[in-house]
Amino acid sequence: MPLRQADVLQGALELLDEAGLDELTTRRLAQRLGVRAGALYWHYPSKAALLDALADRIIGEMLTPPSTGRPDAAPATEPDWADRLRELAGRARAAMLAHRDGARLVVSFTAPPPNAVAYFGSLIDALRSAGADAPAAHLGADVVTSFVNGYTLEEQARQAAVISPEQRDATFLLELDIVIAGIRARLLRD
Amino acid sequence: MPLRQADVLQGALELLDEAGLDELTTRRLAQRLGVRAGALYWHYPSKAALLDALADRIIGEMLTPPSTGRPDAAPATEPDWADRLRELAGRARAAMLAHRDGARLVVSFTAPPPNAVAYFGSLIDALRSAGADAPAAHLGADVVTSFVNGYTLEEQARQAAVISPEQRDATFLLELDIVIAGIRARLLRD
DNA sequence: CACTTGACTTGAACACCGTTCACTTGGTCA
DNA sequence: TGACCAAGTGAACGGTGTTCAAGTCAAGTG
Repeated sequence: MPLRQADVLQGALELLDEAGLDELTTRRLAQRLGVRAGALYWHYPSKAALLDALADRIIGEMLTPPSTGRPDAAPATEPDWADRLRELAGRARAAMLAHRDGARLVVSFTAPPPNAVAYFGSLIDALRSAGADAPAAHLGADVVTSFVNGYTLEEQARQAAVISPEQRDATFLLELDIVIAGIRARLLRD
Repeated sequence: MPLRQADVLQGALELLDEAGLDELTTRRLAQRLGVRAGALYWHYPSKAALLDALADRIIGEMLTPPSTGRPDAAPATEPDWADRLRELAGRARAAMLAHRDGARLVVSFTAPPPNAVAYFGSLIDALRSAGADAPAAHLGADVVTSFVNGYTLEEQARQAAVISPEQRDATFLLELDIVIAGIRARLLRD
């Protein structure tokens, strides 16, 4: 049974998690897949293209909320826009932190891949539902994205920090609330 | 006259500006300096150390305001904290944009180098001068840093955008004001 | 003056990298 | 059976960061 593109991507993700971005080489990936390095080029035109696909796959994890098991009925109350932003930002950070060098990889894609566009669209929707017009929603989504990317990149790079995960989560939420407060003040109250 | 560490750093900066981070190889840098690649290792223990120094040098450009020519007397009015934040954030973005792949390089250092610490301290000072206590000032400085890094990284990566530099500056200032409004609301008005 | 010292550089090698490509393999279908 | 074609091989190519014994050369010392 020959290799498929999805297998290559899956192997790359596992190798990333185990060894990190710097050790993710074509030869090592090929070895893990039981194949020679040249064979990878049948499935992807270049390593850069593979890394783009890998980044998009991680970004995909920001899109679907973690399944709660039961199909869950309609929520009692529609979550307000700030909670939706918190949810989306939290998922973005979680997806990046869930994979070694995830942030570095995600911020390094060359052209915005489909899932990135979809994620950005969710941010826009949340802000439009709060009454923001199109330019304002775009601005707000951009601020949130920039903050989350910058924050998580730094957080993941300095994992040597001795503070607990709970405290790091709390700090993130605190700083995110600053950004959200700014959006409320400058984009939604005019 | 032999090479000095400062010459290596200077040559690396010039090569970075001309060719970009990916073309900044030890052999190319050595050639520009009239030397063989091995000689670089007398001045820096590794390429990573050289890149760290290069990043710190770019961060250093965020510290000193652009000289206005005359020694300039004391300003008529002390700029308020928000203006100091705008100034510092603007200088950070400008320093990164002033060099090819500047943002990518700056966010990639391994341990925070001296100038990064100094820059962060300036942000803290600005917020403390506005009445924030130490934890709040740290939070605020972190939000600004994360936002500026994330924003500039993205901006520099997609230079294919067809919008004018003036409009990009305006967008940055607009989004920065959102962050500052959030700091005012959540850190200084409690 | 000859001689040593030490900063600095060379030249060659090492292991590894991403990528290419002529060639082989093995299964599918007519 | 034979043709086709997706998939993979093996070997090479040029390039990378890095190491290190050996060399160079100016400054300092006796």
